[in-house]
Amino acid sequence: MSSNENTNSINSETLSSQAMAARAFPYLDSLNEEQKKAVEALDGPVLMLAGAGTGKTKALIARVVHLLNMRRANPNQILAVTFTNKAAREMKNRVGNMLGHVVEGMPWMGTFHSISVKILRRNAELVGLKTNFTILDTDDQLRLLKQLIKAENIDEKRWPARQLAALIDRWKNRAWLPVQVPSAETTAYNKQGTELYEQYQNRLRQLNAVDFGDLLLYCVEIFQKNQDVLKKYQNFFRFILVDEYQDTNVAQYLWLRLLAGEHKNICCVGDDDQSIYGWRGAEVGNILRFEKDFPGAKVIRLEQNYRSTPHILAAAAGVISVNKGRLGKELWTSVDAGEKVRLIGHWDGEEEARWIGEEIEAIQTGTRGQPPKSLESFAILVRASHQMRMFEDRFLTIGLPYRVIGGPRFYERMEIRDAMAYLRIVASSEDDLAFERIVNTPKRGLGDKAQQKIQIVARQHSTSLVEAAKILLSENGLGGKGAIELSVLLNNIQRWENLLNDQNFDHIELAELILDESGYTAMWQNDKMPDAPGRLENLKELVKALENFENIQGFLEHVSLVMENDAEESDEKVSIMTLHAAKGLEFPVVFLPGWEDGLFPSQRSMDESGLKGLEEERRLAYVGITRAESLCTISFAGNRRVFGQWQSSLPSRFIDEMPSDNVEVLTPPGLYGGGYGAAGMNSSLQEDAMAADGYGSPGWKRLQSNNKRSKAGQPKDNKSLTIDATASSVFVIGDRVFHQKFGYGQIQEIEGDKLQINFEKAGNKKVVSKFIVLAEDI
DNA sequence: ACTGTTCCTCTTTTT
DNA sequence: GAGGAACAGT
Repeated sequence: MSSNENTNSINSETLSSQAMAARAFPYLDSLNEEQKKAVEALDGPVLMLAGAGTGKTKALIARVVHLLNMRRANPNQILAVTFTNKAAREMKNRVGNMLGHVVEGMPWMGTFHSISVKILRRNAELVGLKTNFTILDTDDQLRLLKQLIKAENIDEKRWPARQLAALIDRWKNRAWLPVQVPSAETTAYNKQGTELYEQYQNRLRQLNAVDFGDLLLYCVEIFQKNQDVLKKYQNFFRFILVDEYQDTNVAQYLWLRLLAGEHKNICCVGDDDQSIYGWRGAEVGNILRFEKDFPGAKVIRLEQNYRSTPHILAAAAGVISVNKGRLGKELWTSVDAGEKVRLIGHWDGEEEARWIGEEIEAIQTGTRGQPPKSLESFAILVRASHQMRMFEDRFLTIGLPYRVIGGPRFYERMEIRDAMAYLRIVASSEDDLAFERIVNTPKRGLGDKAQQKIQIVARQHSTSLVEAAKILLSENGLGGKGAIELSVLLNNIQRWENLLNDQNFDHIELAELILDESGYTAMWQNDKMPDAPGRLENLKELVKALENFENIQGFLEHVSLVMENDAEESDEKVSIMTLHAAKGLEFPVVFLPGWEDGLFPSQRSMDESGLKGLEEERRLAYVGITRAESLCTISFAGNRRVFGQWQSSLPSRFIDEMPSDNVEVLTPPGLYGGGYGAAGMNSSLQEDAMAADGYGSPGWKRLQSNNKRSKAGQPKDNKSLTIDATASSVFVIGDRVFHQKFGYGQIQEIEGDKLQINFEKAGNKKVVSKFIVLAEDI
C-alpha cells in the first residue's frame, strides 16, 4: 500500500524531505490553476472567493497538507476554524487521507466554539470563572432569563423571555459586554434590556456557567485585556485558516483579527453570495471588507464549477444577479447543457408533496428513460422546517424511505435533557439549573412550595440549591413525605458523586445506576403514553454514547458543543432538510418546494430586515439552486395551511428572476381538462406555471374570492370560521361537481365536510368539500 | 401536589 | 395544530 511507503519515509527526516522533493506534491496535480494559486500562496493574508461547487474544500485541505509538507508549521501550530462540527470532522479526515496517515495532533482544527472553549478553560480566571465552568444550552438559558424577568416583575406576556434572549444574543454577537452596549440600544426590552443583560451575566458567573455567545465574547475580552495572553496565542498560531468566512459575526471577526495580528498568515475562504446567517449576527461586511482589514491581501477567485449543469448555473446566476453590492463572480462549467431547471405550480401543498413523491419514484425507477437513480441522489430543500411535515406524511403513506436532516435534535429531547441534568448534578453539585430540573422528576412530592423554600434558603446563605436543601432539612423546614424523599435524593447525589470520583468505577455503569436508582427509568417504564418506549430507547442510546468517552465530564462537554445527532445512516433514503442545512451539500436531483411570496422569501425576514432581509433570502435561493448537480425542480402551491388556516399566495418573486431560457415550465399530470387560460406568448414564467395548473380557472377564482370573503367578513374570530359546515351544506347527494385533481364526479355521501364522490375518471374518492365546486357554477 | 382543561402565541433559519 | 402558561378541580 502506498500509505505504508509514506509512513516509512516519514520516519527519517532526510529521507522524507528527499522523497517530498522527488514527488513534487501529487495533491497539487489534481487542482486547477486558481486552486493551485490559493494553495501555494502560503504567506500573508489570502481571501479565497469560492463560488458554489468550485472545490473550495479541496483547496483548503490541500493548503493544510501543503503547509505541513513544506514544513512551514507543526500540525499544532495551525489554527483551522469551521462553523460546524461536521465540517471540522470532514477536514480532519480528508487531511489525514491526503497525507496517507492519521493526523496526530491537529488540536486546533475545530469550530469557533470548540476552540474557544479550549482557550477559555485555560484562562477562565481572567473573566471570573473557574476552569470547570459549564456551558448552558438554550433551554437552560431561557429558564434562567425567565427567573430574572419574574424577579423584576415584568409582564412576561408583553415581554417574552425569548425576545430578551435574542437581544442578548445579538449583543454578544457584536462583542458587546453589558457596559459596552451603546446607549442607542438601551430602550430595548422595556428599557431594561441592558440591566437584565448585566444581571444575567452576573447570575451566570455565580453559577460558574457560560452560554454559547460567551465562549467567543470572553475570549475576545481576554485577548483585549491581557496583552501577554494574546501575544502567546498570536505567536503560537503561525497559520490561520477560516472556512465560510461570510458567516462570521463581529465577535468572531475580532477573535480572528486579534489572533492573526502577529503573523498575519490568515486565509479566509468564503462566498458572499452564500451568506445566509445574517439573522444570527453574521456580517457579510466582514468578507466585503477583507482587503481593507488585511492590507496587501491576495484575492483569489474560484469560478470553475464542478457540480452543476450550465442551465442550473445560469438560473442561479440570474437570481443572484439582482442583489446589489456583491464582490462578483461568474461561475462557469465545461459540462454540456443538460436539463433545464423545471418549474411547476400546484393547487395546494398536499398536491405538491404528492407530485414530488411520484416524481422521485419515477426518476428512481428510471421510468423516464434515464438510468435509475438511488434514493440517496434526491433531496428536498425547504425554507422553513414546518414544510417538512407534509412530505413526511406523504412519504409515509406511499412508503418512500426518507431521512430528515437537522430535525428535532437528539440532545434536545426532554428525556435526554433530564438524564443529562442528573449527570450534571452529580458532576457538579453547584449546577442549580440541573438540580431544578430533576428535584421533582420523577415526582417526589416536592412541588412549587417545597422548591420555593429551597430557593429562599439558598438566597439567604448564598449557596447552591443542593447545599440549601441540606440546610433546610437539618432545620426541619420541610415536613412529611417531601422531607424523606428529598433526603433520599440528596444522599443519592452524594453517593453518586463519590462513585464518579472513584477511578475504578466504570462511568457507563454509573450512568445506568444513576438513571435506575433515581427512579427516572422506572418513571418511563410505568408511563402508558405511546411515546414512552421510544424515550426509553433514547435513554439507552444516551448511555451507549458514553462509550466513546473516558468519563462523564468529557461526555457532558462534548454534548454541550455538539448538539447534532450524527447518526450516519447508510440506508438508501431521500433527504429532507432546510435550505440552511443544505449549504455545503450537493445532490444529483434537488426539489425546491414552497416558492411562494411570504414563505420564500419569508415575510418575516422582509419585515424585520427590509431589503437586507430580501437579499439574504435571495442568497438562500441561490444556495438552493446550486445544490443541484443535474436536475433542479422548483415548485409552488397556490394554497397552503398556515397555523391551521387556509391561505392563498402568489408565486415567489425569485421565480421571475430566472432567465426563461433556462427554465422549463411543466404541466402537472392528472389535471383533467387541463390547460386553462392558455399560456400567452410573452407571459412570465409565473403565469405559465399558473396556467399550467389551472390557475385562473373558475374553481381557482372561486376559491380566491371565498378566501377573501372569509377573511374580510370574519377577521379574527376563529370559532365562527366553521366554513366547513356551511360549505358542505351547499352540496346535496347526487350533485354533479368538479375537483381540480380528479375532474368531474357525482356526490355519493356527505359526512360533515368530507364528501364521498364518484369521479368519472378517477373513481371513488373521499374529498374535503373545500376543493369541490358545483359543476353548474363553472 | 398533581392533573386536566382552556387559551394563548407561535414558525424561519442554529453554533 | 402544538406546546406552554394560567387556571380550576381533585
